[in-house]
Amino acid sequence: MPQIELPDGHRVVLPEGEPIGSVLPPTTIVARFDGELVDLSFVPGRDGKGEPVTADEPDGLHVLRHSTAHVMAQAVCDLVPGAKYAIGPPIEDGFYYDFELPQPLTPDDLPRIEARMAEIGAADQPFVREELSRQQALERFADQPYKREIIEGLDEAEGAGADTVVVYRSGEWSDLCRGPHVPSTGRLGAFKLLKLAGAYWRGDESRPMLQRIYGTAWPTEPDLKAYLHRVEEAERRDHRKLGRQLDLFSFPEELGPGLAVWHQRGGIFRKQLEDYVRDLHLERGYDLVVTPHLARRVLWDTSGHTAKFIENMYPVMDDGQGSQYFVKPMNCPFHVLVYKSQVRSYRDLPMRLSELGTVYRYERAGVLHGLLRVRGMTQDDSHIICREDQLIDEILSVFDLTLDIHRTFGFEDPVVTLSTKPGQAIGEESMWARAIEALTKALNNSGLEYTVAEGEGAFYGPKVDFHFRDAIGRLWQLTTVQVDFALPERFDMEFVGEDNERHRPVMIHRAILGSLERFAGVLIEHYAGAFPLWLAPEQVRLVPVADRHVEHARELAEKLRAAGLRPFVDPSGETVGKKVRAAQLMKVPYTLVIGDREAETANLTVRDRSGTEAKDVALEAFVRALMEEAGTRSLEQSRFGD
RNA sequence: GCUGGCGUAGCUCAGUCGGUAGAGCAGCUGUCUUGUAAACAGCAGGUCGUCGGUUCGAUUCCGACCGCCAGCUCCA
Repeated sequence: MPQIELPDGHRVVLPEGEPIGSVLPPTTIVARFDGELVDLSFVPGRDGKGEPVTADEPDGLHVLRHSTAHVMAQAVCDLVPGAKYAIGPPIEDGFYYDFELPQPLTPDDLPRIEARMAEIGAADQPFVREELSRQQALERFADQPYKREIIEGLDEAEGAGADTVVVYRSGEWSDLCRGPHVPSTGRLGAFKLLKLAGAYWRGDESRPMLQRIYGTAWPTEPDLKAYLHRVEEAERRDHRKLGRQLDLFSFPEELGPGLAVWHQRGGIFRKQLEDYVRDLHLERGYDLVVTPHLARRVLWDTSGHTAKFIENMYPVMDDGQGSQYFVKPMNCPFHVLVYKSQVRSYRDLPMRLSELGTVYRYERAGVLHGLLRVRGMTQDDSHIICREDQLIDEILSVFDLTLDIHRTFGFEDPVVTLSTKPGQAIGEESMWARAIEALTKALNNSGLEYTVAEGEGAFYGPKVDFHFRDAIGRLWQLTTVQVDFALPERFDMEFVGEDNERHRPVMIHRAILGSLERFAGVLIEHYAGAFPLWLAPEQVRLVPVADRHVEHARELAEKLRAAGLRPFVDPSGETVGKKVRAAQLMKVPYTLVIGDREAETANLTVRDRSGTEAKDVALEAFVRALMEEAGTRSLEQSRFGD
């Protein structure tokens, strides 16, 4: 009879044939046996450590969601005769399941499916684990082509001993699954079906499009409520909505998809961002260059863009005189030409050419998303041209600059990935190997943790990407650092070395904010539109109490402007309450209410964004505090009064 | 690009089972002259995304296109 050691150190004897669940607490939904997740119905054949797992820990939640996905698929199959089910894994915050259905579902069908799921839950059907031979499994899923495809693929994937296929059955319905599952359909938590979407079978766009149902599942009803609340919070921060509310930018249909116009307020915000990064680059030893938006075809043929990137480029333009032009999707070839405008010495290196370069990429229609994915964008793009022995130091200094810049906005702890050679690539294998080696060494020297993304590199070289977490925990890919031996070769870039011989330099492509559009979109969501003072388009709103105070407000605004701030007077005849509300809705950092009292004392009454009011603030003190706050790019508002 | 959904005033939305449309906010005007998140009244504002088709008649039904949204695939 096996002995089970429980987490508290107790050893219990499990009678022969008894499941592990019989010695675990009733709230347990799955178990760990010697570290491995197993069903509660698992019968240990030997001594070992047994641990209860509840839905409150990550593994348990994972299983809960997986089981919920199964029950959803069971419900769909009950309701839709002829449904073919594909796969249904747990994902962050929930689960999905993919189906091929005779008739597509509509959002109205989701409540019906939820109701059926509830019935299955009430029936409390046990999840029964069955081990079938491959042949038995193929028969069981005779009318399920996707399951059969998976079973047929199992042998190759799992190697020897894969003649056994694990199937879980609940009621009459069964699914191919490695498990484990909760003990029965009555042990699901709180769930909700969220949306319908299309998804390619096995993520391959050459294969059939299936219908996917997304759902979310949590241990308890309050957990579900909290999650739905978090989703609402994210919607409240949507930069597309805030962009309109705050009058920052728009996407006029006449311009074409993915092409933004920045309004007056957005223009100031952009200028603040641009000045900050440009000045910082100059401080850090970068040079500025400026290049046009178009170039002849030959440039793109040389760089390899027409061969490897044409899908992402706007169609060619013909000037009618026999020349063809492309609008630029990248800045690199132009910077190469700046380099090549003279014979370069080893003394010139590293050369760091920097530009806020506006590029146009013909992104596929379905991927566009507000400012986060556009077709016209400005990159904070630099190309560092250096000797190979300078490469690692240069990469490290880029990492350093990256962390420095992002800290300014309150982004810390990046998630870093190293992306290797993709399918569509130029350059020899040895170049790729050296480039990857340099990036790897730099990463190791930097102490940054990273993961490897196979085949995700740019067509001309491998890259390191930095993803940063925003205020509500979402990750955004911003920075990219790419090492390129290929373009120097293609453009025959050279420098004269100490030995008076000609040598080939290496090039680093890097964008730290990424694109100003995406970065702006991320910042809007990160700050929920309430920008720190230095970025706020309008910094101070002056609200005259009555018409007779407008002139005094204007004089004060003039003083603030002269001091370098961005004030705005609201001269409308509305009530004070309404004008204050208007300022608050525009998320203006400071509102000054100007009435008789202020006219007499020459002091200010200051309201900050939190609604805190301070009376009798001296103008000089107010200006000093705001200049300090903006000058240090503080993320906190100044306090006045108490 | 693919799958599904959507497109009515500057914004947020109602509505028309086919007879050319309404509200709130914003805007403008007037009254009020206001003390920290919405004063009151009036006015103005829409070829109901575009183009075809069906119909005596289309914003409504059908089709194509354009755009947007969610997801897939792809990416700064």
